[in-house]
Amino acid sequence: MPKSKYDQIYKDLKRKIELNEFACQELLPSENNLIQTYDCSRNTVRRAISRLVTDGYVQTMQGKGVRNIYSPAQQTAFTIGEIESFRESAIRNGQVPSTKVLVFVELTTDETLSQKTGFPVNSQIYYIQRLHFLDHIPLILNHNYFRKDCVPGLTKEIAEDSIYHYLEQDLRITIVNSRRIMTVEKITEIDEKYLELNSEEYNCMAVVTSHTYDSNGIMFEFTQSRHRPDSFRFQDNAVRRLSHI
Amino acid sequence: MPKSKYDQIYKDLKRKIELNEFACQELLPSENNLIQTYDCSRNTVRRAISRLVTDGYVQTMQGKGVRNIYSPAQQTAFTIGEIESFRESAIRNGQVPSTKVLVFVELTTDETLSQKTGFPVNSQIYYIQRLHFLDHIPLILNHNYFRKDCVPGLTKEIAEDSIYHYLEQDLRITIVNSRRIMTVEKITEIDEKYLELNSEEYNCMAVVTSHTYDSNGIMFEFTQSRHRPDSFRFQDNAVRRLSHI
DNA sequence: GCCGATTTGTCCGTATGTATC
DNA sequence: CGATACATACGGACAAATCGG
Repeated sequence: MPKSKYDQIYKDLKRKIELNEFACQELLPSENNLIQTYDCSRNTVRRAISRLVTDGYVQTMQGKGVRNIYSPAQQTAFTIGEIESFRESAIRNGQVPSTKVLVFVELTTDETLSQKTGFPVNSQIYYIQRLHFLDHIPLILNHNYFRKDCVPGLTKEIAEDSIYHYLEQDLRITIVNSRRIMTVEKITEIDEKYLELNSEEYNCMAVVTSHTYDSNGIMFEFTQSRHRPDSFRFQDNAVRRLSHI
Repeated sequence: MPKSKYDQIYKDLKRKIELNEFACQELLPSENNLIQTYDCSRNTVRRAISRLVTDGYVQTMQGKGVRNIYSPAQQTAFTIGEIESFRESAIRNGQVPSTKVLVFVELTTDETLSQKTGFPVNSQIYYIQRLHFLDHIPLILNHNYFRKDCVPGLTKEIAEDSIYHYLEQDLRITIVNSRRIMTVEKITEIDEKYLELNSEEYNCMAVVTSHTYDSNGIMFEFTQSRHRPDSFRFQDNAVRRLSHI
């Protein structure tokens, strides 16, 4: 799918960095050098590099070069700033994903549910409760709400596999962006039961609430992901912008 | 400080979006239009727009235009992907920040502390414990570790004001990026005491662990921020990349 | 301290492809 | 089909920072 030149260069450099082909704290080849290597224009290598910067893989220094600041720990955990399905994230980390569907119903939003999810009142919704396992350990309890008109034909079988795969491959929906909010909330009896938690030990958990939009600008998904507190790990690379100063 | 053209355009468009000068779900002026408005090249407006995309302010659609998908809720909370000091974040959200220094000591890293922080063994370190208040309510308990050779002359007074302001304005250090990991951990007696928590109600909390680097690629800061669970709120805008497909 | 070579940062103009209407 | 709009890519120019002689 990714056929653009800068994306290929980005992936190639990323791979080389992960494979330690450039020593840590050392400089990558200069832009002029990369232009020759990849036979492309300066803009193109710069696009690739700027993505590595936001990924926290390298740091650029005017007049000096591009320093490799990658540390292997970055590969694990959930990534921020990027939408990844549970299955994709598991595979990336070399773990075995599995999913159990607890609830699969269709419903119509009333005032309360509309408030909670952000969908209009009287929307037709698929409500799905799923338990996600990593290496056979239950880690995440997901409450998914999908707009039925955007995501027709959803079934329990699809939900057990990968909903995102169905959306993108079968329905040809383009997922664009997702607003996520991370909070800490008290555990419920449902959490306790399915995630095998003990409220004596942990009485709260990490919750990721997300509103996801397609290429028509329509919010087609609202999801609340409830994570086992002892395995929740979200990772971020933040950059300092001059704007603050 | 920000004198670059694309940054000015970015800020101007951002401001206009926040002020609702473009209706939500409506299109922004086209690139050709913006080129005339700002009297600049196409690349320059595209740079500004691409930043608005990663901020979750707009969504681009090939062949159609750029849609405003901003919602006011985005302004609050902590932002992800960007380094902001506690003081800056508070001011942005229109709240009153204050800070109390609980501990200010110098120490040398032993094997254990080196493991924990990632600093080399036998490094000279400032260790600072600070309590951050928002509108006079204690919300965050911070454990800061600064490399003394990178951050000379730090005092308790500075720590009570803003360390980042001192680093950037007085020491002229360029803060570049910060690797952060969010987890949920059990509360300690210290948390309970200073954040006025009740372990019956909440026995765990959100913890943000960060490694921050300067323009020399040196990790000069290790910080653990322990947040009151009921006020912790981290926000993110994630985009879907084609790479997954 | 100066100068020139190198390297990244910003900006411009242009051409072509692709999607939408 | 043509017009419009965004996406990718190329090439060139100059500025700013760094480094070695």
